[in-house]
Amino acid sequence: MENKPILGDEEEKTIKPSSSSEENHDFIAINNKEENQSHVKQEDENSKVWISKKDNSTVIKEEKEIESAKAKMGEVKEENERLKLLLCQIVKDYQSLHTRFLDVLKKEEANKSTTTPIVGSHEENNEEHHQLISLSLGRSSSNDPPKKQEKKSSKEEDDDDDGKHGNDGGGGLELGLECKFEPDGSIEPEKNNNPSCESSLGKPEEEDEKEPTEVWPPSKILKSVKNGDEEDVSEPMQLKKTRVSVRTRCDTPTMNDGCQWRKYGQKIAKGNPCPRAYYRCTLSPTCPVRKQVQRCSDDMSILITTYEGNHNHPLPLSATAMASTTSAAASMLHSQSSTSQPALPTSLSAPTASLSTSTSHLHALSFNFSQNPTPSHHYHFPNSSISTLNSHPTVTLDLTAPPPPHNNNPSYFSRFSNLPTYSSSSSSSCLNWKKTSSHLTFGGPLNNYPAIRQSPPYMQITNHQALSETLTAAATKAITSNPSFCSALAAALTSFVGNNGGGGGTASELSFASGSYLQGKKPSSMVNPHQQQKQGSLLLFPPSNTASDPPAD
DNA sequence: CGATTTTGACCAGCGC
DNA sequence: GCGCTGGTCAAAATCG
Repeated sequence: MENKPILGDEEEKTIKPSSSSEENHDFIAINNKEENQSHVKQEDENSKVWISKKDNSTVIKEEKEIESAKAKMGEVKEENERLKLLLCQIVKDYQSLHTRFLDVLKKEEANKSTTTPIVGSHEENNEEHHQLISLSLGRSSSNDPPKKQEKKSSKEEDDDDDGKHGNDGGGGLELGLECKFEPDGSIEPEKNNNPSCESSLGKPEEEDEKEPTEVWPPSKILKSVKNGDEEDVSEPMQLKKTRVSVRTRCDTPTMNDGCQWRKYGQKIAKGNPCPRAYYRCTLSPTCPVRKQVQRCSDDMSILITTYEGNHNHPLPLSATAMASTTSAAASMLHSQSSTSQPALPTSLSAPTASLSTSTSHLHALSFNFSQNPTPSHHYHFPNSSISTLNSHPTVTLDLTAPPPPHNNNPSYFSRFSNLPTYSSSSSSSCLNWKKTSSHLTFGGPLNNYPAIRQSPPYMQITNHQALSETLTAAATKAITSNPSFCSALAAALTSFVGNNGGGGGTASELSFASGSYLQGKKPSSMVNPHQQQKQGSLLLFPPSNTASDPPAD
């Protein structure tokens, strides 16, 4: 803007020919301009020679800027294309899921006609029947308005889950995912294994699949209705909101996740001297998302941030990563279908530990990542725990797990010798997905995921805290950058979780988040720069020229 | 002066 | 029914 007055008329004349007739040959254009300038010099040497010299430098500068802008545009275009492809993939995935879902429903109806539809009767049934039960619960949710029925249903549901876990755990869970790793690192879901995709796209004729990750208690449902919020009003049966908890080492009061939060309460929770702070998203007045922040009583340096709900508004780019993570995780817990796919190129095998029905403790968790054509990778996480005590389905992303202390499982992290080394702490190289309330912990070094390895920025962070949050973002990326990875996680999680169906839906969001992640952006409306720096979180997102971007519309 | 935080009160769920 | 606990509200205080 301010260049023009400086450049003057002479400048504009020299730029025009290059940009119009030599669009794709900038350097040639520059040379031509130089020639033109020399002609001008010959005509009026005395008066214009200094201008020409100045022109040359500024014009070259301009050309370089244009060139870089073009390069950026090209990158954006590529990204756009990539996202389009992902979207297509998601749509495909959804369609196959939908087809399968309908098949399952048909089977369910057939079963209902022959057997008693008692939920508890699933015990002697096979894996497929588990699915049927859960789907049944999910479907019936929209038709059970009375509160008490809801409550009872949810209890039955929990019992179901327990029962299922008991069964599954006793026999050792194993599941497969129909994901196929493409040569470029992307995963192509062969079939319907992406519940989040299913839910994200929504199913027009089925109300209860619209916003499955939102599980509001009746009071909140009423409130949502009152507010005109189109949040999940149609799932009254799911009383407890799915929570996604992130444990990270952080010295600052809160973890900066890119969103704008307003504190609305603080409580001393039982069993923890540290107060629990309650935040709500203020990016939209109707946004249902809540966040709880609390220090771990055992280790004050650990900050536990728990998210509930999905944003119902566009997010700043820097916030999409975490939002997508939480959304994806939530959708995992709500996705019940498509977990019994056999014999897949990519599979998660889990957990080998025994599960008891009441307490459901996982003493160890194993995952197999098999990726054709490479041999399968096995990961073992000895500290995993499963608990059904908490009625809130919760996924915990644990970034505080200690380094493998001479542990008995050499496979633990041993697969990542080819990965960047964290100088500050190897502990952060572990990601544990933990579904604490009812089910499972998923652990895995995020770097196993090819896409992560391709994204260097956050690998360079050495500050411990930043690293921890970097890993949060990395985990986010692992999930968001590839919907199939999300599918894999989803399938793994939902194989344990007897949660009723629906899925939470943000596969498309995930796709976009992956792009935004790489772009990196800090919301201007959020925390002030100082505070942001103090908090250090997600600063790993390289600040780009989008600093002045609006907080997403 | 508007936005945010603090903090006591209130409400609902749950167990006894 | 009662008490405990988690979660939310809303007025007052504080901040920028």
